[in-house]
Amino acid sequence: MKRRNTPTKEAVLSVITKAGQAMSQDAIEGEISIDINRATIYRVLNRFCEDGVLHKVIAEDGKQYFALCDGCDKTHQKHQHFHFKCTVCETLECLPNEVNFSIPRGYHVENVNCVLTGVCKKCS
Amino acid sequence: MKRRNTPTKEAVLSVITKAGQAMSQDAIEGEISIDINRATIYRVLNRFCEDGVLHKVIAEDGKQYFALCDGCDKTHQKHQHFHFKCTVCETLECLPNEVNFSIPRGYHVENVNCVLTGVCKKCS
DNA sequence: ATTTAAAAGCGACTATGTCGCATTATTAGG
DNA sequence: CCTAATAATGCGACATAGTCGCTTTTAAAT
Ligand SMILES: [Mn+2]
Ligand SMILES: [Mn+2]
Ligand SMILES: [Zn+2]
Ligand SMILES: [Zn+2]
Repeated sequence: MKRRNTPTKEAVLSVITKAGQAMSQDAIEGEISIDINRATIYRVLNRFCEDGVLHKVIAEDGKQYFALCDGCDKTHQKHQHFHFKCTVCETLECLPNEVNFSIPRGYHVENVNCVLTGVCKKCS
Repeated sequence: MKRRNTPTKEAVLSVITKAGQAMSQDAIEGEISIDINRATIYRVLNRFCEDGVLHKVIAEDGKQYFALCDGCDKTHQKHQHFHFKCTVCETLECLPNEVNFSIPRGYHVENVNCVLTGVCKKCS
């Protein structure tokens, strides 16, 4: 299960890094220079998520968006921050704001997916 | 644009009410007694959302779940509460806990979609 | 160089959700 | 009660998202 370095991995990561925001598979495919198969892109993205390089956010359009992690590794992941999806420029960004919640006794939270939708700073 | 009363509307609403939790289109179709077309179910659900009868939640599986509203009408909707999706029993429920957030200046929030995923009280 | 297994390409497949159009049925008005 | 207007439904088609199995390619260890 040891990971290998491939041009595909580098290209995908570079596109997301340059964008500075979360991206969907189709957006990545659109921005990328080389031609990469759709299924492969998904596999690369999911592997990055497993490795704590990216994290996945489900937006209100039901699509998966992938964003760079900040301070995650394979075992410890903390993605309990809000995300913002702009309806104008269609971008999804990680907000610094943490998600604070208290839930009823007996519930076990394993994952948090919080997305605010509206108009972003730039588009206002 | 005046709404009409139909058996379909009643059946859909009754199923969701009886379930006491948010339901997806396929779950509704599975529980419903009469045979209703898939597209029709979606249209009924979306109309209920417009009318403030139901609200829509996007879960981590990317699917739409529809839950009864509590204190909404066509103009004022407040769905800023957390939702919980159990990975065991697959149900999605509204939590009473409100979502509190502060976002950077210039951002305009129009919608909130917060879903916690894990194991629910019953399944623990 | 050889080996081996991870990664990529390809095609097929399964949802999920939406839309246009023809048909049906609700309901208001006479 | 009948009729007309139009909301709602059924049906088929479509678009998109994501996954999977299988073969081929390729990175990297020996
Ligand atoms: Mn994030
Ligand atoms: Mn709710
Ligand atoms: Zn924007
Ligand atoms: Zn459960």
